[in-house]
Amino acid sequence: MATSLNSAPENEVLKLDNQLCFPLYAVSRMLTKAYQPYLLALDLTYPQYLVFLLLWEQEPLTVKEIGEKLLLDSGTLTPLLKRMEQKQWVSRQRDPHDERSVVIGLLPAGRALQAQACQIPEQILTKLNMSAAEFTALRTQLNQLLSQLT
Amino acid sequence: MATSLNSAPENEVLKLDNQLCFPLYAVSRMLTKAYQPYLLALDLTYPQYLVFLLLWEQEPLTVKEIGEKLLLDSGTLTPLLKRMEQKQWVSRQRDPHDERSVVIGLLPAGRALQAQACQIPEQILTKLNMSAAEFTALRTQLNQLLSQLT
DNA sequence: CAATGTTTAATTGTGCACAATTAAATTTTT
DNA sequence: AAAAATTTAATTGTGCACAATTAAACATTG
Repeated sequence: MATSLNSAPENEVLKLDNQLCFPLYAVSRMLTKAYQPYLLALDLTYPQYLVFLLLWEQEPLTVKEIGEKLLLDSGTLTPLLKRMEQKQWVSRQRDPHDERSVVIGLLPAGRALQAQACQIPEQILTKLNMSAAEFTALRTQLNQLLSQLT
Repeated sequence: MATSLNSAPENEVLKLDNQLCFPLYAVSRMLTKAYQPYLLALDLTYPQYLVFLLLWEQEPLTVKEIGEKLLLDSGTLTPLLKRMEQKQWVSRQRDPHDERSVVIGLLPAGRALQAQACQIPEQILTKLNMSAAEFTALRTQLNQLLSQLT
């Protein structure tokens, strides 16, 4: 079969290069991959790292609170947090005052990871090859877009 | 246990709000969700939609070519393309001139989806609430970042 | 030409994402 | 207080992502 090229102007809008969604999707995945070597050294996955960023800042947090901050639901978080519990990084227990809630706290091993993780952001920043101003501007734009989409 | 707040300046770099990776990750997922109602109407997933964007522009393509353009490997593409084949959207056959390659072509049902899909980009654009200039600028920035990360 | 190395998909196994459902605890309404 | 509605996690099932391995086809080298 001969190669067919379909470049009719009415289809311009469907070209991959004209989409915003694809670079977003691809950059997100490639950036996660850029974290991989550092996270692997800590035996962490990227979503687990995000949960730690929250807990290192404030703990304990309920599954609901983590879900609201990371925009993830219990279908994702419950098994993820169980794996983090198995590694003795976090505790999971029902809130005695509201048995519906599960409270996630840091265990010593999870708290100890922070010291090793705090080198990661600067090493990623190097890989990005962006100025601090560009970094902040892009982050602001994306946060605006995020609030538009949520 | 009392809530612990850890805001020591040496940990600022680990705060979720200071990361670029999180808004990228979250916007990517929320944007995919914004596509959901339109894709659901065509019985498509988002990665399948991306494959179609490529094939509508040019076909046939090998699995390798699709993987290079979307930055996906055969572990993702093989089962995805098999599902698309099952729905009679695409054909999958070994290249007779190089039996290592699998050539993906459009079938009539897959070609027909283009007409229904071409309304999607403008509807997404509305949801984004961005000017054309902002849209293009952000896309350019992300494409730059993508080439930096690949 | 035979041996070696490379390329290409497929396979296997793990961990997200997420829609949909379920079940228990709590809150609100009557 | 009893009934109804809401909230919260957990569960189930599907479909990516991706690392690592395998196997076949092809290319290169001696």
